Amino acid sequence: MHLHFGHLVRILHWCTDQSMTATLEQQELTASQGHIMGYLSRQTEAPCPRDIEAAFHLTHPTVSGILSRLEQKGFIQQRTDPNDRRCKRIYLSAKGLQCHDTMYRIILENEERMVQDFTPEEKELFLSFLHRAIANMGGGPCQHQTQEESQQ
Amino acid sequence: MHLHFGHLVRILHWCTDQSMTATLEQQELTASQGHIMGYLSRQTEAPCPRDIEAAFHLTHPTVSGILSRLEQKGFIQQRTDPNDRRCKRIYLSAKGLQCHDTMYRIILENEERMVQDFTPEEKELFLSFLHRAIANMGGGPCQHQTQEESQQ
DNA sequence: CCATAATTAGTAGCATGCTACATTTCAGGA
DNA sequence: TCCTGAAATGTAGCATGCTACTAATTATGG
Repeated sequence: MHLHFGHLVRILHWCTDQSMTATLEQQELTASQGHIMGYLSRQTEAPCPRDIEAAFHLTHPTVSGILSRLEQKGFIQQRTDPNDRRCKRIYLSAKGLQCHDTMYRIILENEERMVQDFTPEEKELFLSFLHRAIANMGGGPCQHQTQEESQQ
Repeated sequence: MHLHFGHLVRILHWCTDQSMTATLEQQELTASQGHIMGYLSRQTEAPCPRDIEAAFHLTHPTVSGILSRLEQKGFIQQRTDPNDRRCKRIYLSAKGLQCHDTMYRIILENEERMVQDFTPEEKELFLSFLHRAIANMGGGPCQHQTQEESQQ
């Protein structure tokens, strides 16, 4: 018998993504865009791209691309922070604010769907396995996974 | 506390990919290319792209792109099957055959690294969790995951 | 035997993700 | 003050993955 954890993780990643994409089709959003919209909805102050990089462990060109597509579709606006002209602040447009209610529910439903038949103990165990596996593989893209994790 | 299985799965997928990429850097191969080279090395008869799609649950444009890049780099040759001119048979070149020994070891080492500190029981449990989660999310890209799974 | 359907692969176009390099802006020390 | 370095973002180029749509070939039913 072969080991095929990597293969299964890839498949699982693929179907969570597809599930999100299908759910968000009516909102004209992709899975990545939806997750970022969900994040933006939860923030009290307008974040800058750097905050999103940290929260999702993505590089800045990736975030930049997603944000510009979100802006093109009229979900957000990006304005330079007058206090620090290096940063851009991301504001939700009226259209973006409409997602506020539905997005959290959609993301949560998808999360729960994956472990819908797990007992609370199994969920805990699964979480710990995932954390251990990530640690074994080197701990993820960025080093600063301290406080951002809890906001996820 | 939030659920964040999807997030963790994405991170885990990312680091397995990065780990493979780093290991394969000397071979001039990416993670996807390496996995497909490993698959090709294990076959006794020259497969066609369709076989790779089934084995890895990828769509044919994706496989097509990876194969053409492998051909460009001289790892494989693609030749039309004279018996069925719709199919292309994929043959390993001399350069591709050199991977035969190392590729299997590299893939296996990466697989084992992820669960290096897991007990056999934990490995079994982790596998079953992954399978159940995939089933909950709809069972992966393709429907025909019967015999191809075991070849993985 | 021929028309239609199924199979296999090609191509276009897009989104996501990366690395590498460039640019702008701010912060701190000589 | 000015210069250097750090920080935030921009841009180019690539690989991977998808969904369409298209083309070629084979299989099948009438």
